[in-house]
Amino acid sequence: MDLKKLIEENICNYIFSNYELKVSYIEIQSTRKEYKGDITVVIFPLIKLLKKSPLDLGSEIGDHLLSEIKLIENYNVIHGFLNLNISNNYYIQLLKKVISQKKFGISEPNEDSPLYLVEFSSPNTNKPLHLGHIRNILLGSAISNILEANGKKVVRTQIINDRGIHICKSIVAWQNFAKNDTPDITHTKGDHFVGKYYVLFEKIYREQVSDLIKDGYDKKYAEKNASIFQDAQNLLLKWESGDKEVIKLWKKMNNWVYRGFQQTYSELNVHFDSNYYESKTYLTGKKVVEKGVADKIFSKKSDGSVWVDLSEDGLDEKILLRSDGTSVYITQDIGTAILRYENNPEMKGVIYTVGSEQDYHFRVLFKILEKLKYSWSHNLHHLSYGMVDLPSGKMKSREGTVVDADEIIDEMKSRASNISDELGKIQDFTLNEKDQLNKMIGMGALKYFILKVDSKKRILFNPDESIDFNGNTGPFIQYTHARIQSLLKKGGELSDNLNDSLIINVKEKQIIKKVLEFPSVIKNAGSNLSPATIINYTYDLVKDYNSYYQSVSILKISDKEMKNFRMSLSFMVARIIRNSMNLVGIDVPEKM
RNA sequence: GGUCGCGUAGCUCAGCUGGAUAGAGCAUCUGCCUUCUAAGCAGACGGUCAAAGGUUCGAAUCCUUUCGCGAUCACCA
Repeated sequence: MDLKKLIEENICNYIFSNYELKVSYIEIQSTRKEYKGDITVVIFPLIKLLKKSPLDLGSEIGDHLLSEIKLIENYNVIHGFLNLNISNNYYIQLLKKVISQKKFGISEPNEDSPLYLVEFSSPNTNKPLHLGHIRNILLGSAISNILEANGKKVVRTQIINDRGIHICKSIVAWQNFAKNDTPDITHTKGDHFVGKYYVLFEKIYREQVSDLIKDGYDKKYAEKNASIFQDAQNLLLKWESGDKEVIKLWKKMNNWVYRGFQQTYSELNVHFDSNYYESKTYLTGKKVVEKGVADKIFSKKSDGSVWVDLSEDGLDEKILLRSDGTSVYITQDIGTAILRYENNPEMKGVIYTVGSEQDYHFRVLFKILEKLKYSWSHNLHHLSYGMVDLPSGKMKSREGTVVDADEIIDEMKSRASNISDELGKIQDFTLNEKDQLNKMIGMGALKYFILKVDSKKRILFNPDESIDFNGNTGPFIQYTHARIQSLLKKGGELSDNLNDSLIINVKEKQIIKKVLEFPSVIKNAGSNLSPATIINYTYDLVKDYNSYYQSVSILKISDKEMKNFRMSLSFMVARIIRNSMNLVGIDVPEKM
């Protein structure tokens, strides 16, 4: 069925029977817009083998294909490129077929599908989410959807860093200065409430340190002995020893934070299937490491610390257990990975959505798990993404130079609302409908802005220059979808009986060809873990379609069959917009 | 210093496993709302793809070196 394969086989056979030469691969691609033709055979590689001129060989193969494959109508040769013209009705037939498949290009997981875990978000519980988290969450969530569209079962998971000195800092500040306040009383979102006390802690801590330095102590001493810092450390010790009061307090504050996070997640329209809490997993890696020592995978030094030597793999030596026997960060990650495997025995792999500053950490982690010989250890991916930078540099939560997630979400929504009001197209909407739509558009702009950039690259976000709603943006895609919906509404029923002998124009053919690429785009995005691929493809399609839409009348045309064809084509474009945008987490409206 | 990543138009970014004259958006300028939604369309302007060398029919893409930016290299997480 695949025309390109058919052509390739044909050429290979031809060369074999005429020149007794075995060629296994012929470069075949879609013809560029500027040239006449649909499919291009690159014959440069052959001219050397066969010692012929590009033009001669091109015509020779062209003539042969013309006689062998009926769908080819004519050809031309430019330089070493053989451009084949494929008949219109071939494309119309394919369109007809594709329209009948509701889930064109998208496969759904079934019982036997392999299971993957996707970890993303993974917040700390002492402060609210910021723009960097948004990038993480959008990426992880989009990848989950894309994997599902590639026929994989996915468990969306996060590890919540709910324990440690940073949480104790928030608690201490709250205890000392605002014990009677709660998020409810102050009408503050829980994560912001707790975050406020983290910032307060840092402020007072800095003051105390500089006071001590003024009194003549050196910096190191001051940092360790500031009284508020000692309070936090004492609290951590109490927490570790299981002090009931402290645990109760800790739970209370964390629950405030979780409620806040949940609100943000639901604004972003993402969800998780399972949560792991560091307070429960931070001790888990130890046993495995000790077993690894027994199996001589790891080694114990004389002071009792345990190390793994990865120098053969181009990495360094890495500590796994401290000399006092406690675990370090990577030990916990080993433990968590194994715990997840125990909870999901059919697990085939894990995708970790974590910033690129941890590239090295994950190379080490994966190598260690490989050494421990887990079946899934060869399917571990670090979905590594670049930071979101501000023009002033890095975002630093301690210094308050962050773009708050909730703030930017609100801002996007209200800007969408302002623009909607200005344009005045949705005056017949109810208040509730307007809200929904503005949320859709604002979030669409934000998600598109972040996901269209290749995940490896850093994103520069300038808070002064707001995210655009014109041009290559989410709203542009949404707008096209809405317009097609209105067109379909006005045009009446589509007939599913497409006439494939219609004479269609170049743009129409172009759009059909692009539509047909959709399944391979989804596949590609799945294997490269790249939502950006899908966005860029959709943008191209929409661009082509818009240009077509303005140049051709679709409803006001007397030829019924042509009208039906044009509407069907529009229908298909809208469906692809919807499907691909949904994969990256962007909703599309029926009207805007 | 070692390792990894990035460098494409004034700005923000595409460019698939090497293919034809390197593409979009923003910004600037010119047209198009009595015609299916102007969050749009058509066009102009804008490039030594960081630099140099190499591989070959052919390089933004692959290799080497150099430069610039960033990350990382803790008994931190």
